[in-house]
Amino acid sequence: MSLLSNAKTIKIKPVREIVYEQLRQAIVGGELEPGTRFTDGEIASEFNISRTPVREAIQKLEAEGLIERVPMRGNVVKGLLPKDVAQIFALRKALECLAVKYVAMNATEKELKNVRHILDQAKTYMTTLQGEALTDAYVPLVARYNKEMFEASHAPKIVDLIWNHREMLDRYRVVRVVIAKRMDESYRTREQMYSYFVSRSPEEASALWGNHIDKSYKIWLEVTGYSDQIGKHDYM
Amino acid sequence: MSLLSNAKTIKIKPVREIVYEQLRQAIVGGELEPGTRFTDGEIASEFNISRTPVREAIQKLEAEGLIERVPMRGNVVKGLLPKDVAQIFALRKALECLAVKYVAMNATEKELKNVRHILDQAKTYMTTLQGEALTDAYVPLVARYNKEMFEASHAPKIVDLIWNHREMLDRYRVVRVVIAKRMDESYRTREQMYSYFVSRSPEEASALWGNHIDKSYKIWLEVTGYSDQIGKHDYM
DNA sequence: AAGTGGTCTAGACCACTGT
DNA sequence: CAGTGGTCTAGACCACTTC
Repeated sequence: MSLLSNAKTIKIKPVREIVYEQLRQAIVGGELEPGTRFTDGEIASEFNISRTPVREAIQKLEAEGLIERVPMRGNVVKGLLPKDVAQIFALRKALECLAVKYVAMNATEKELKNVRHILDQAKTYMTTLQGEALTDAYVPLVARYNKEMFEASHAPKIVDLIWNHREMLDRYRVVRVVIAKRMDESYRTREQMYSYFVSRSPEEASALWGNHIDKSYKIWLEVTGYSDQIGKHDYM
Repeated sequence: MSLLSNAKTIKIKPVREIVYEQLRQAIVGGELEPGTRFTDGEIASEFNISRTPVREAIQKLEAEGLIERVPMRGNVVKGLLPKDVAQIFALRKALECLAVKYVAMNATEKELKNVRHILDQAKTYMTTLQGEALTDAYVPLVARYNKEMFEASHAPKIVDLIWNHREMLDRYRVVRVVIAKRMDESYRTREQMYSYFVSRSPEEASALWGNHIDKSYKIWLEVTGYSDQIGKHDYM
């Protein structure tokens, strides 16, 4: 009840959306570990709601591949094998390289200015802050940069796919580690990307971004120590 | 009622699935033209079922981007602008080029044999049939080839995305036209692809397939006459 | 045979529309 | 302030599992 009335004061947010977001957060945040089983009924009584909106939320999660509906056994949180992560990285590379080509060709002057502004702010941080404080300030800025950049592609379907697959990797919370390790390079890469956008050079932008993702993947391999569990043909 | 009992004799196919498939077919088949509006209730009484399964079907269609739920106006069949089609072609190129790299590296001997077998059959048709009869025999064979090929990538998530986006283009029923126009080239391309698979040459396979999709796109442009409505930056 | 999980129905309720 | 559309509830029912 408290949850329901809460939702209504915050304003018309369908219950299924709340359930969906909560469950999703629990899964990608690592609270619900892979293999965990639950039924529609359990969730329903946990939230004190009926099963219909829960079903709808769960169907959405299933469509996204976060859970699996096993006949007569309930819903199972799907895990990502190292091999899956490698393939998702490869997919991200394909999608994001395409998207940045669109950015180089389609971004408006206004959008480019936005990106420029974020870079300027990053530069300020780089010269005035250090250590943890710098990381804390820089990480969200990178998130903003990425968001603005991809949206400037004017290819919404592709951008949706990109966010979807980026979020799948959130489970491994490796983003922060990767950025912290290479903050300087991260900044220089994005400056260079910006200059390719300004000069309307799609191929160069794509190549640079592909390189960037290759490096992120390598760092992920190092950090997680999965190198030996992954075939050399899982990332392309 | 007749529909329900029918479904039950055919064996446990959830009603929402039936509704989903029927609606989807109606949309991609062109029966329901873009802009058509309908409500959950209408569909429910048309099928003589309650609204819950209809809602579930419609949510799935919405997630796929085939319809749009407009507040207080019902569900609207979304149309694809020429620009959207161009971007879907570009997306297909990115996804499929990645997938064929995986095929070249991951396909098992057995899978390669399957593909070989399909090619042999195609060759037979090419030498024994002509005109419409040849097209009728060849088109489904190409579909089988593609299916077997992509599945041999052992990258199920990527393959799902590919089918999803290929189906979006079914609305324009251009596949048959494209194939008929270039049956010979289509066959030779697939033979060449096969040889790259056998020699485990991912980059070559990817490049050839990319070229293949470029050509399909060009033919689509010609056939539909949309060339002038599409910016040169919508396909990359 | 009892129990659990999955699906569908019927209907209530509320928010927003248009007069 | 009636009407329509969208969402949720409660509960029935059936299929499959397990004992």
